[in-house]
Amino acid sequence: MSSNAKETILAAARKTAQAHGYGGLSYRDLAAEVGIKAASIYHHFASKADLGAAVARRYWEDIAAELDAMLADTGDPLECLRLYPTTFRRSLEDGNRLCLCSFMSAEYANLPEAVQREAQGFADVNVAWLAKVLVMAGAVKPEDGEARARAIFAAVSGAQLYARSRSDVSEFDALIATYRASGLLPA
Amino acid sequence: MSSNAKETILAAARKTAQAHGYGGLSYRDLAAEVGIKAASIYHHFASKADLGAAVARRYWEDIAAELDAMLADTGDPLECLRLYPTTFRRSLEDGNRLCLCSFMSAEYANLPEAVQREAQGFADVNVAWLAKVLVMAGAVKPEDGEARARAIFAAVSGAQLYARSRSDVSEFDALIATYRASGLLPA
DNA sequence: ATTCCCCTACCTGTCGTTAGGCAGAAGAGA
DNA sequence: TCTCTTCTGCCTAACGACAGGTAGGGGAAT
Repeated sequence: MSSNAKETILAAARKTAQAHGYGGLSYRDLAAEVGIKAASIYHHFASKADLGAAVARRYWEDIAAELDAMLADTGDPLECLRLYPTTFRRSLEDGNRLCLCSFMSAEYANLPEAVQREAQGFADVNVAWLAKVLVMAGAVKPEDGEARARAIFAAVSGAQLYARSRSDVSEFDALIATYRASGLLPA
Repeated sequence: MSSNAKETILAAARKTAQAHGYGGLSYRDLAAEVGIKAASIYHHFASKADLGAAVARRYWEDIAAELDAMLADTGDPLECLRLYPTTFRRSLEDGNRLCLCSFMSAEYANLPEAVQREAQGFADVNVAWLAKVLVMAGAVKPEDGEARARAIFAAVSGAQLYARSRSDVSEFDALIATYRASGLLPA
């Protein structure tokens, strides 16, 4: 396992947390999945709070890189806005999982402070990127970018939550389509 | 405590579940809050799954009655649509709590089947009522009522989730305002 | 010789749940 | 009216499972 054990743990913890939340993370289950013993995880993460914060941080770092790459690749802000919901869609397709940030927002009251902060980071990254892309696309007035970005992020999160409770990705697609038809998302 | 002990348990469980989820429900804590012993709860609810299902069921029954009363009182569908988000707003004001259905949608993978079903009932009640009121108000074409209702429900849920993660009710208000400005909600 | 990574063994606490009992109210029969 | 029985609502005590976390050691690599 060697030095990438830490990365393996992070990846496994992320997948579990997206399905069962921070509360659903268990050192024993996690260790079994990775192929080591529960106590050994403490060599990499000093506490569950540390692990949770690391998972959440890595989560928004990854998404930030992915979103920036999308903009760089297409060079087309309108196309980016069309593609944006697919990130959330993929979680649903991958075992009906939720955005980690949404799960942690629900669990908010049970989370250590450090984990709360990192979970908010994900939302911040999404909102900042959306605001930028919305303005680039000329979809909103520059002064309305932030507010619209927050609305889109919240609405897409809600759509994912609803679709998950039905175990039906097509519900997500239908909701996004309605967001477009109603004007929340650019057509 | 006598015969209303059951109701007292239901009410306490609902409040706890809206703050900490189904997983955060504990027979011991609940009993302490109600003023009896943990084992005594089994006299009223045969298992935690039973309790969870009863709480969720009562939750959507209450909201169904509340929404119907709102429509009957005002007699004005547009006013109803304006008031709709206040139900979610109240949870946030009351200790930054979440809609029980949203919490349970997040916890979906950990829930007993009976609880899953009752949680979906809440969404169904909301969507049905919204669809009816939207069509009454002439805000959408009759054939688009259901889809738009789902979109509004999902978006408002997402707004509540986002505001909770910031412990800031004004974030919720701002999101609803943006939903209106963008056309998702009737102005 | 030290550091890194992982181990066994065990701690305390909490969980849902069960077995069995006890006091009081309620209803029935004399 | 007085007993006898049954039911209701709650209790104490304990079970096995699992949680996060700790102490201390072993073996391999530097």
